[in-house]
Amino acid sequence: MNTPTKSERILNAAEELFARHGYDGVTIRQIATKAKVDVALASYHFGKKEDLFKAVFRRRAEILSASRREVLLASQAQSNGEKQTLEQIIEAFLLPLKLAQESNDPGWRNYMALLSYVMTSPVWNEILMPTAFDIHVKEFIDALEQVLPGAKIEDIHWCYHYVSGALALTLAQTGRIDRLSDGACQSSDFDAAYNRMIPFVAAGFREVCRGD
Amino acid sequence: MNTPTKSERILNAAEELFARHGYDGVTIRQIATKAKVDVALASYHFGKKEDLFKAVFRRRAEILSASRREVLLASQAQSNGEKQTLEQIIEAFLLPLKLAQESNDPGWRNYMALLSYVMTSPVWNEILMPTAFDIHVKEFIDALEQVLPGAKIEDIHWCYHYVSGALALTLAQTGRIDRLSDGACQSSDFDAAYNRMIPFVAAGFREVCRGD
DNA sequence: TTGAATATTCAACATTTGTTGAATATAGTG
DNA sequence: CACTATATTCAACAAATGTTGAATATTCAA
Repeated sequence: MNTPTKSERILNAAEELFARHGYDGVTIRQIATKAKVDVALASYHFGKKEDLFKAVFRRRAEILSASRREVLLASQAQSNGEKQTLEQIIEAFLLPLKLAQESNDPGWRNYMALLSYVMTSPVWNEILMPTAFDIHVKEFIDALEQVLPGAKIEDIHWCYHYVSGALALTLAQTGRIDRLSDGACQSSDFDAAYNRMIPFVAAGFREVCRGD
Repeated sequence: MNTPTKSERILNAAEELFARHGYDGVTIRQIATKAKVDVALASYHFGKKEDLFKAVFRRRAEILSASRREVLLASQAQSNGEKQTLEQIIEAFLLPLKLAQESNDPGWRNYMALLSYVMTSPVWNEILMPTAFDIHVKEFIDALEQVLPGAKIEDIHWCYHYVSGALALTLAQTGRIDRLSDGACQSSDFDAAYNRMIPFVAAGFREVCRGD
């Protein structure tokens, strides 16, 4: 386990702070302090603050996107010839996130919250999501089309939107479900969140997308 | 139609800006400029910036909360004696938001995005949601318990969490569904979002909460 | 019309902001 | 070794930040 470079420490500190407080809620000095690094070093390595934010977001976005595609393709290959099930597709979409969350790397957990922030921000969504995720999300939607024959394309998109929202709130880890349920559920329990999300979402898709 | 006071203009301007850029992404001077008001006036009327934000959030939260409770009670009264359906409860939960969105008051549309921001922010969720929404959300969850006999309380809470997430992303109006669907769907089309969300969510609840 | 209460303006403040340029240290290469 | 490129520090900058206190205007009741 090699110790991270100063450059990596900056990314990690920025990741953690941006995830919790958003882009404008964090100063470069806070990042530098947490990374135990001189203030000027962030600008030297990453340029403007906006570029640092983009760098933080893209670092793991690429890993995540590749992992998702891999899982989706593996799932398609496994059921050779046979049609995939709706559940398999949704599972392939969620599994990489679950694995990331369960990994011991706390950076991934921070990144999940950052992803949620970008997904729900009107400003950053438009800037970052298209280039980072669109291509592979479209593959996912194509797969859904194939497993839901006759479904209207708008229905599929709206259902995907609901999945996306349920996922985003899960990633945000606001602790709200802990408070509302008096501790019966925990925001940090991704296993619980994912295991139920798959049947929930699959049932929703089938109901909305069946050709009445 | 009486012209808004300066104090109201500040709230309206703050609402619009906070909704789009978040708490830290907005300066008091931006708010004052948009409200066509002196900078010092915001502090005079609302105190600290944080207090202004809370005032903006709470103004419509109370209206919304009251409206939701009213619709839920009316729905319970209508089906007198008979058990409510799951769909009726979900509809009661969503209807006030739909009405707010469809009203001509652009302030309500801004507020929807602000609500989404608070719901997904780890920081603000904890500060504002419990006092503003918890009581009536618990009523909603009680109603769900009654209509889903035998369901585990954790399952209900997780399903509510998914509804909450789907709703939050809808309210955010990021424009992402417009881009992903090449214009087949629109973020601003709350009618489309709402009409599909009810069957989607109801089917999800039934699947997850049935006692296997 | 008084006087008091409230509303609004103006100017200023101490901090904090992101960023830069020059100076210095470190690492890598011939 | 010397030389160069990269990395890091230090100090400083102009601009923007939230907030305040005193001064002025407006409202409103007596």
